[in-house]
Amino acid sequence: MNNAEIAARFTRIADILEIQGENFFKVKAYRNAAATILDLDEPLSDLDKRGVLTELPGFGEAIVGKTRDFLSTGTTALYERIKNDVPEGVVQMARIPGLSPKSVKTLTDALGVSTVDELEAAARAEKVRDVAGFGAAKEAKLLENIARWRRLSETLPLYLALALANRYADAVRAFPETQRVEVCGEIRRGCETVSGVYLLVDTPTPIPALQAAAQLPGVTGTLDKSSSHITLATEAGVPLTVATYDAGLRWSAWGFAHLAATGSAEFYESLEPGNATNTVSLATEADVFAAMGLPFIPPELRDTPGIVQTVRENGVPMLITVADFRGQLHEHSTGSDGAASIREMAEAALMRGYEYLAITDHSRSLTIANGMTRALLEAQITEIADLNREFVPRGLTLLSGIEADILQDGAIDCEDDLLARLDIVVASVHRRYSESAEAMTARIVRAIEHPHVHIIGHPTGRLLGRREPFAVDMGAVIDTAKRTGTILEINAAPERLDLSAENARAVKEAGVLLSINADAHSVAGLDSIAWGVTVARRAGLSPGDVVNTFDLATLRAALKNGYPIITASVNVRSALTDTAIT
DNA sequence: GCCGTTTTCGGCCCGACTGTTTTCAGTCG
Repeated sequence: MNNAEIAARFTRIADILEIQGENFFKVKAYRNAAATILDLDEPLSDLDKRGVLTELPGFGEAIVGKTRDFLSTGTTALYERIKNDVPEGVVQMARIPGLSPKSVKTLTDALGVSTVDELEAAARAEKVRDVAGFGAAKEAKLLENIARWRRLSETLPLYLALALANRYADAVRAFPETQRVEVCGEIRRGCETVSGVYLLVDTPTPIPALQAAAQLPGVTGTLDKSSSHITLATEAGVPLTVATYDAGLRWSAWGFAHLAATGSAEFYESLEPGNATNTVSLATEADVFAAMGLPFIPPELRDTPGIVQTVRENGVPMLITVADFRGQLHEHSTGSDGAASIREMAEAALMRGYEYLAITDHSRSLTIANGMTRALLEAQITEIADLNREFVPRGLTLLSGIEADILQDGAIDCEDDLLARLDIVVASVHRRYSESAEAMTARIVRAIEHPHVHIIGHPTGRLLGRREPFAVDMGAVIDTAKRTGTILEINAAPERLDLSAENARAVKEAGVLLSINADAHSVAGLDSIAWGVTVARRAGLSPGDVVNTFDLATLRAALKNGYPIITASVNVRSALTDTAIT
């Protein structure tokens, strides 16, 4: 068995044990093992030969033993014993929001259902309400949650889809005679959620390659096939398409194949690529664009309506890159729920070439996340001032900040006199997500209007694949941000990507500044910034639209200073765009 | 399950809030 197959087995074991009510930490141990394996870049069999299996984190006696069982025999006693105890449909039920493994066990035992479809039918037949611990209201909620789960499961968050695609791409690269494999489709375009993985393969033997693809681990069936492609159902829930490139047959060159496989279909058609078909040597996408008299259009822009016409008239907009960043403005430390000290975060920021880093730990009412009391925040302000005596000469300025909760009434969870002493105030919603659009809009608008709030963090609260954005009138949010000179965030944590590209584009078009932040809870978390940059590029953002590209003096000027500012932010922005920021 | 010891078992998942099931499971970062 290879790494991915063994990881899948450990995940399956965890799923079954969890529904059987096994100890939380035991379940977690199997999940951790699976995650560790998926992160490896060396086969477990090699690690075993080198005798270093026990050095992997979370690999104790039991998990090492089972790993060796899988390597030598393809299974292990525990798996054989429990594999038929819990049907796959029941495992899926436990992924429905609001349905814990315990509730799943109660419902399946009482109703005899073993798939989500059967559970849904039972709820519609008003049978769930008779189960002990449930009622009519909970039954209605269950139906809502099943519908929500269906919507959320149709796609994978980009970061998970990319990891999946890379695993499959590696497997296809190992096929005999494979010349080249590229991840295309929605992933290459940087879509925040992905409905299918698309691999383009250059091989002189397409038929055997497609047959081999159908045998890859995690593949559960064939949805569609032809002589040049196969679309497969996978355990991940989204289909995998493997398309073979066959020079001289369907496409005249790799450049075309790459372009068509990347899509979108609408974009590809709007290019009218037929006009360039007879041109020789279209080895790259850039060659194809050039043959049509166009500059290279980055994949992230290929879902933008009318982009071909826009590019013909105005050229390709200068899109922001990770290299443009001079700092980050929403990060955590051990001051609340981060894993790294402020000093460690500062060193990491220096290593990434940053000029500034804001520490924004949670505010007092978020006790779950170890939110800071007044005394602790005051101590942190002093600590940062002390650290700056060391770090400013080394080129990094630490900014004192807070991620303050936006309370239910829109008030900010920190005293004004403290907020006034901070360089950066991020305000975010962390509680009571299910309010009406009117209430949530009023709540956030009030927070934006707060004179000391600089940035609204993760403005819609979505968690990709898990929680939909809360109801809020984004137009009112943007209008208020414009009026008050408040910055809106693209939270780059890969499970958030909030604002979305669509919302971020609307923010830019309104002339409101954005900030992209990793919301890091560790040193490594800082690098999640790249996901946010992908979103920003899809939104067509340039460096001048994002305050993280400003030098420190310009940044300070862009933060609203006092209140009300009214339209000053717009003037600041145009001045910045015209001069220093490129 | 793993881990880290004051070496052989207890901590690890914190704890307030929410909704609605009337007594607690699910949720949040």
